[in-house]
Amino acid sequence: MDSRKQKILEAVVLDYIETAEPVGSRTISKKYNLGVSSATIRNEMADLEEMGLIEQPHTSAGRVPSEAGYRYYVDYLMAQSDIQQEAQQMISHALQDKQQKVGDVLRDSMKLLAEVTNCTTVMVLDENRGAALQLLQLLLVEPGKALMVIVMEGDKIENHFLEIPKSMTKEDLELVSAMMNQNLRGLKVDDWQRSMLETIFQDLTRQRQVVDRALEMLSSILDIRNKDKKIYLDGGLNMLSQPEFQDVNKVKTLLHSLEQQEVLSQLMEADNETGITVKIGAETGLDEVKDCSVIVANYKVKGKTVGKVGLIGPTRMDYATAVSMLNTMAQTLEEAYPDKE
Amino acid sequence: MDSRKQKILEAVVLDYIETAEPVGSRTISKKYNLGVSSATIRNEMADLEEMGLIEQPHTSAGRVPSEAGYRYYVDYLMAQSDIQQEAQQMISHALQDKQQKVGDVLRDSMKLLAEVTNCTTVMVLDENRGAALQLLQLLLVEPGKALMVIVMEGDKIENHFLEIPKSMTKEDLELVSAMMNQNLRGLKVDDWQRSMLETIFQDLTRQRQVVDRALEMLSSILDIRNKDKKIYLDGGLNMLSQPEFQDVNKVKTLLHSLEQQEVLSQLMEADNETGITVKIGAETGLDEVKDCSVIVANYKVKGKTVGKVGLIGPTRMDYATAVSMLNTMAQTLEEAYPDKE
DNA sequence: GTTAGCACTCGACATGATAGAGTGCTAACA
DNA sequence: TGTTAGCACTCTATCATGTCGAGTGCTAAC
Repeated sequence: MDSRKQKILEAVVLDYIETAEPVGSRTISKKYNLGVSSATIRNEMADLEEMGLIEQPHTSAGRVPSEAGYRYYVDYLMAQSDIQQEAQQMISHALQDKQQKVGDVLRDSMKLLAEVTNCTTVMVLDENRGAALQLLQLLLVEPGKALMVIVMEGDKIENHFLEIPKSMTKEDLELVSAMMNQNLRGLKVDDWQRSMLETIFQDLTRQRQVVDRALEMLSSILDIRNKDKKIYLDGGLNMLSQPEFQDVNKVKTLLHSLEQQEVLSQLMEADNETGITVKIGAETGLDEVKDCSVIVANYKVKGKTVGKVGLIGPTRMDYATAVSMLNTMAQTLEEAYPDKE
Repeated sequence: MDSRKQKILEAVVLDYIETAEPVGSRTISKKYNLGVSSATIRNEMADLEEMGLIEQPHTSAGRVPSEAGYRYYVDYLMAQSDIQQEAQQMISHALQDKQQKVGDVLRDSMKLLAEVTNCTTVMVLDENRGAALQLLQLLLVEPGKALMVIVMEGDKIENHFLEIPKSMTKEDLELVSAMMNQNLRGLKVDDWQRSMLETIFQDLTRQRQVVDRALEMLSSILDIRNKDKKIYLDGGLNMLSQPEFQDVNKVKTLLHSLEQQEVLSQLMEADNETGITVKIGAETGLDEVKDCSVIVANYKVKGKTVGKVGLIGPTRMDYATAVSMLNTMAQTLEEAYPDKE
């Protein structure tokens, strides 16, 4: 793969990203001054096609990058543009207003990202299974009914109602709460184990029933945690502006897919080690979104991945800008919120 | 307006709802046996057109109901079909599984409704401003940080973090909580008044600061409540199957509008007295959804409206079925959950 | 190795012809 | 007087046809 072929491939990709029209040899020779005539470019393009990097929608149309072509572009040609700076500025400006809630900032960032890239943004917050318990408290709401309040590190709150024996008093609950707090505070959810929990509380005979209920509740929280990642989506409609989504049926299928958590989860699967993962078309492994690409950035805190930010767009998306933006966004967030989820 | 004209108008509406194609005189005379020839029907249709109840997309096309036509149909002709029974069965069957959370049932019902009618369903839960406070508790999370847990009648829970002086102990918070509970429990949010609150707590000097924060928080809750209705949406993509929404731009505008709370709020505005409100096309007062109609049902508990369930579809929607379904749904919900929100 | 030139292919678009659905009007009928 | 059959007319949808232009591949010359 000589340097001229690379330049031509890059030209095809860039022009197609810009115009969404198949790009011909003449266009390239005129617009991107490679110093050779269109005929030469034609020859090279024939080679590129043979290599599977570009393809023709039909004879006598221009060329369009194949998925392999995008792949090559992303891996070897794409310049981490100076958009980076601009993005940096924009994002940190947007995040300036720090007095808002953490959740709101994340949402706003996603919205911003979606607007700028004209793609759909996804955020997956892995439940902090590694987070420690900060506070566990049982409150008497009315006779026979208690509320269990759980506060996790990172200010995550969960509430669950509990049925309890009517005879239980506020003081009983207080006792159980104190006991649980004493034993569980600072422990990570991952480290909870039913058997362990049970031994801890075996001498609380009078409050036996409450303890049982509470433990049941806690176990089910453990179960839910594993499945129930929090997924936020923004800009779901953005892609409708793209010329490749002018067909309503296509749109319907796509949007429908994006409403399904499993689909999003799979899309957002990414190697936790690398910073940014780009999946092009079929690489997503999902037929429903075969005309789309996904860019996923891990969002780390203290070196540990706690969530992911993703960008979903047409295969013909502006990878350079998207990657830049996403990178910047993840970094900025990490710097701004080193100790929050 | 003689009975034959009515029958013809009804035929036009029904046929157009079914086929989405302009309906001609011949079709009517063949399909709906009114005992007269197509020529007669033509004459009648000319009259109906003059009256503004039907219109022609262009010369030599069939007729299509105008908005006024739909209105007339809904007001005078529409039969509350026997779908009612079927719906009843279906809905109560779906709601059988009562052990789920209240919120889930509502969601499921909406999903069902959306599927069956192929429309978008909306649910607005007016915040229970009339609900009474059940429990208010301050919990010490860590030094300098407290969590305020509020439980309202109807099992609504709210959590808010509060910054407090580091010197505050668990016992201080317990004292404030007890005080607040004692004074506020059973009171309706509407009845809280800052001035009143302040006099109650004026002798808690040591905890002054916490009380202040808490009161601030409570006030802001009051403010939020007024604006922040909870709105749920389901089947947002359903309308894409309708032939009138084959144009992507139209779809984009529409879906975008439906993402905006204000739009939904306005759409769902309805006379609280009457059970069901039907707004056809321009009657919604919103240009963004001018090709849509909205049917809103009030959802009452103990005779008081606590929420609304709505159905958004194309003007050419099946009003009879929709109204039946919605009616049944609201009734079933009321019966099933007389004392929950 | 590069380029100019040329024949060829194919889609986009405009044009025109045709069929069919539906109307309005008129005259005849009960 | 209301109803109906018949007919001319209108308009759209559809298909075949022709033309244009963009783009290609190939060949021969540089």
